[in-house]
Amino acid sequence: MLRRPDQTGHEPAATLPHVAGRPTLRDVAQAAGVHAATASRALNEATRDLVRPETVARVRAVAAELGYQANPIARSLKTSRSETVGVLVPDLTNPLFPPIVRGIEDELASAGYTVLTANTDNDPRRTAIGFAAMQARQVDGLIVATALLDDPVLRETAARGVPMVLVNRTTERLDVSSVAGDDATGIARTVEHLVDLGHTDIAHVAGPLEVSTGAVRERAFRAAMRDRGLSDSRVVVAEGYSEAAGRAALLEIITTAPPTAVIAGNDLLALGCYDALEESGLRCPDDVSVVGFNDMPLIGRLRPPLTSVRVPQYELGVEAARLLLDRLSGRTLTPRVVLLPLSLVVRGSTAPPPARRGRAAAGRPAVVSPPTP
Amino acid sequence: MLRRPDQTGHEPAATLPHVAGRPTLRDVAQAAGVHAATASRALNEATRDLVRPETVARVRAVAAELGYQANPIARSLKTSRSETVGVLVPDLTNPLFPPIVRGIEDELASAGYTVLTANTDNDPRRTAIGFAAMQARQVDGLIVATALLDDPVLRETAARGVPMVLVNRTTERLDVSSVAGDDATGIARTVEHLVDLGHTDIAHVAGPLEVSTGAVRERAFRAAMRDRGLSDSRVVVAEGYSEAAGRAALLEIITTAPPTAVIAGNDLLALGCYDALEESGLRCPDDVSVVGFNDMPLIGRLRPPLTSVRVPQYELGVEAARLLLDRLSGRTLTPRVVLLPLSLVVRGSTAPPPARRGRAAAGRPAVVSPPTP
DNA sequence: TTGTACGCGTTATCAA
DNA sequence: TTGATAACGCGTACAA
Repeated sequence: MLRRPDQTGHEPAATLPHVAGRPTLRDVAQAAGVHAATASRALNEATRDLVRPETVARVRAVAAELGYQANPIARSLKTSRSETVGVLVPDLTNPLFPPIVRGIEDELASAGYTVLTANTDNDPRRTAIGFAAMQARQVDGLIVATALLDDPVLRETAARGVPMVLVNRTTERLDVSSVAGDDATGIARTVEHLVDLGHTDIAHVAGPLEVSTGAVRERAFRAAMRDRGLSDSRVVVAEGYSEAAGRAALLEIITTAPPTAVIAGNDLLALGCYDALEESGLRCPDDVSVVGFNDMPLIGRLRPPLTSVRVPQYELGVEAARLLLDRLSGRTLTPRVVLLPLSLVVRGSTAPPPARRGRAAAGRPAVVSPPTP
Repeated sequence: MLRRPDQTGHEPAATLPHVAGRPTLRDVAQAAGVHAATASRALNEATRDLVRPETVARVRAVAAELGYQANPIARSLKTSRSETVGVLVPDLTNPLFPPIVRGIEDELASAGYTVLTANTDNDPRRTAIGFAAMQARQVDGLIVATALLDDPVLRETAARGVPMVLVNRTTERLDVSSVAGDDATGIARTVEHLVDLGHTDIAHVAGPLEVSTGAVRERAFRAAMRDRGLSDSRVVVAEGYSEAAGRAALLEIITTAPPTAVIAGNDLLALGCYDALEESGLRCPDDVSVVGFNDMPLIGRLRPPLTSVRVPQYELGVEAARLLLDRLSGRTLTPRVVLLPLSLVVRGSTAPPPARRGRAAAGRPAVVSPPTP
């Protein structure tokens, strides 16, 4: 706990509070010639109108002079609220999450809440530990980016009545608020883009189907392909959202025959696809087009620059925080599901398929402006 | 605060604790037929040997059955320790910091501490707010990644006796522990690498000189150049650690005449250099070699892959956390300065200078294995 | 409008 | 070895 060994600046008030530590409510009250209870009321926004204006002014002046800051711990003990929110992410080191967390922190900070984070590494044991740690810390609510489609820990926590918002990933059969990207539309637009370029033989390297992003995107891919009368059978599910998994998955697809385009479940998988293509002596986009998902930082500087579905990560975080704040303030009680619009950012990794390139695009990657949202 | 509306699982103990909420120490004590003080002693590692072994066992059994978890808020109020550490970073969204934060969190978590983070955006006002927020939250200590060389806020906080460790950036004239990379050696090795390739006209796009990383690397650059009898005059200081600033700085250098190699203060500045070169019709590494600093994720997949100085970010965080833990436990009282070794990762952005390339490397980027640490 | 009294859940001090 | 009691700093019925 931070201590102040001595008062700095300002001539100390007539009565020196305590001996050395930071001033307490009683110190303020005493210096203002008023009872602690009155000082408390004067300092608290919600109760300040119970106090005569001049008293309020005096108390506040004294508090400012003494540099008084309410002890949040004592307050929490009294109010049973910690003004603290827990955030669970798989891995802060994954570029997808920092912007989300930042959005959450910025939004919650403006409401006076502080954020505790825990990394779960997609490990059930670590996840359980993380939830328990948050509970032990008495967080007022939870923002969860680690949800599985079928998630017992989540269900149990929700059943306990813990205010909770899911972000990025959602879950099934659970009446809880969530904020995610409109993945289905994002995938549909991607398929559309590739078809417009002339592709018909399109494969999908899907993310793990235990998480909503993997499952939703896979389903959307199949639907979009069928809608256009194309085969939706070239799908391989990757072991996880990693470059290695993406590489392995695409290699498996290539074994049969290389498609002319691949839609990856996310950008890391797409990077793995780059590796697989290089190993197979195939070039992107000349032989095979590749599309990612999330539009991670730097992804536009790769070789070739990756076409990807842009997810507004920061806004995802902000919106999740808002939903939680609404819930914590008691304004909203019924869960809401928010889908944020995505946009396709077309870069150099997508081009017409080889068969067409002779007449259509003459070897130059097609540059298409992103569809308006 | 998390509540349990009802007891799940387990047949409840004979006496139902409270009405519904989570069990308190008194509940455990009562159920174990013992006084609350005794229960407290039995449950606390440090004091359990003051209690008869059988009593300890009984209390612990009851606690486990009831699912008792000590209320950290009440404990903090009593002990004046929050088991919480504040981490101040410029911007979590900058790829440099997530690994550091993760390292800190992992190390502190294993000691039972929780981390609060705040982003300062290198803005003095936000920084002051961040420090104040941490103080208000009663953190037991601080890990600071936002230090300026001359940092009043830092000095004031240190003077107040707050346990504190600096990470990545250090400060001047302040007796405080810090963990950083051995930047001077890193830069020296970079210069050596370029000179080995045949470069003599080497420029430096320095980071802001108000922060230690900028100043140290700039000084190291000048020293290394002079040591080799080369001119150390081609230095431009960038406005900040951003791509835009790097671009502007290199453009300024190019105005005179393009150097054959540029050492950037960090990877983002190096990316800006890529932009400046492209705009100027110069190719990397054919016309100008570029070296970055930090070895950010994905940087090896750029075009061309960026040669960079690898900084062990995660370890930086771990080490900083260790230093703070040592301080908090009272083991170490005298500040320590830790420098972690760096390594140069040579990739495709560095090659012999144009004049030499005719005879030496025939246009192919030179690939040099990294020096052994 | 302000003061009194109490309790939030825990640990520390003292006494038994 | 254990129990009684107080106190950490604050908020809030209730009384005045």
